[in-house]
Amino acid sequence: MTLNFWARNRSVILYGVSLAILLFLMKWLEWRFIIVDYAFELYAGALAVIFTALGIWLATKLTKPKTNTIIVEKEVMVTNGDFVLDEKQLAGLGISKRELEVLQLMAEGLSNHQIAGRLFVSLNTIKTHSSKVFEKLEVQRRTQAVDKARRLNLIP
Amino acid sequence: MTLNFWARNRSVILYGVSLAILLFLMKWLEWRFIIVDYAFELYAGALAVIFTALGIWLATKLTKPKTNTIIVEKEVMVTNGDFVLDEKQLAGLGISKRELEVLQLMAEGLSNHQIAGRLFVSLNTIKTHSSKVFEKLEVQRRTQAVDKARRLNLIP
DNA sequence: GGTAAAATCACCCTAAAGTATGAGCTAAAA
DNA sequence: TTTTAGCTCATACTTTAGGGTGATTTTACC
Repeated sequence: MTLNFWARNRSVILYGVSLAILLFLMKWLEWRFIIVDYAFELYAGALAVIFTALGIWLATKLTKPKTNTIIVEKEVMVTNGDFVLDEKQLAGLGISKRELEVLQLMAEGLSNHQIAGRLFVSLNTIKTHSSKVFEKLEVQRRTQAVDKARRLNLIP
Repeated sequence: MTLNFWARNRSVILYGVSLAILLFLMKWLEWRFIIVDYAFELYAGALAVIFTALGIWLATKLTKPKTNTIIVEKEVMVTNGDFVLDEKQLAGLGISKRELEVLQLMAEGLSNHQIAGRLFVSLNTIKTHSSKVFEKLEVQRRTQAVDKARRLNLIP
């Protein structure tokens, strides 16, 4: 209870005590330098400085530190990396699931032989699918097919 | 310049001026109440309170509020149409101007024969350039070259 | 002028891609 | 049941691409 009272009024009590001590000191000094008249300005000056400092100290105790929150928006460039297959285009062209698989691997730079291995079928099968894809895309060679398919959002 | 001086030392100047004014007031009051001896304690008390308040005011002025900067990233979509050639990559790979031209047309789906016609050179020249490009890109076929070049931002 | 790099061209050979034709199997739709 | 679409595979042939070797000309730099 008493501890509570002290904890809560600590600053005020300290302020009062220090004020009392200072007044006592000044009274004492008054008796020592009573002959010197201009000493008053010195007292006043000292008093002003001391209590200003005390005020500053009190301020830091009584006031909560202000926090200025500044929100800065930073633009981050995001490329259209998220490829989305154009299903409608695919259906419209009549390209089958398997045909698309072949096209995708073709675009990755795989040879027909490599694609065959990847999809566990024969080279002939890949050639067949390629031809079908070329037909549907109305192109003559793989580079053309890849270029067009990319443009039509069939491959990334 | 003078404005700058004022702006920067505003608090200090105000403090000095108010101190001078208060000292003048006390001197004036000293002449009015010189007969009453205990008035000194009143001065001191008033002085203490006033300068404490002044100290508090100063503290609020001198202490800068903390700035908490929060950076919010805002995504901005960039259309993939804005292709920018990676000149450094190009130079690093040692791909010549002519070689790049061939690569670009290759990516558009043109056959070697067609590219030769486009650039007014022989088919052999195109084959030579192709081989050089493949070598520098460390690939074996045009689809691979195109795929890699795209990834390295050499072609759109 | 000398040198190196880039561009151009030729020829030979092989590999890969692309075309044409045909066939078989399975699942789904008519 | 029949038809259709999709997938798989084969064979024969043609075209294109790719690798190798070498040479000449042009261009840029010292």
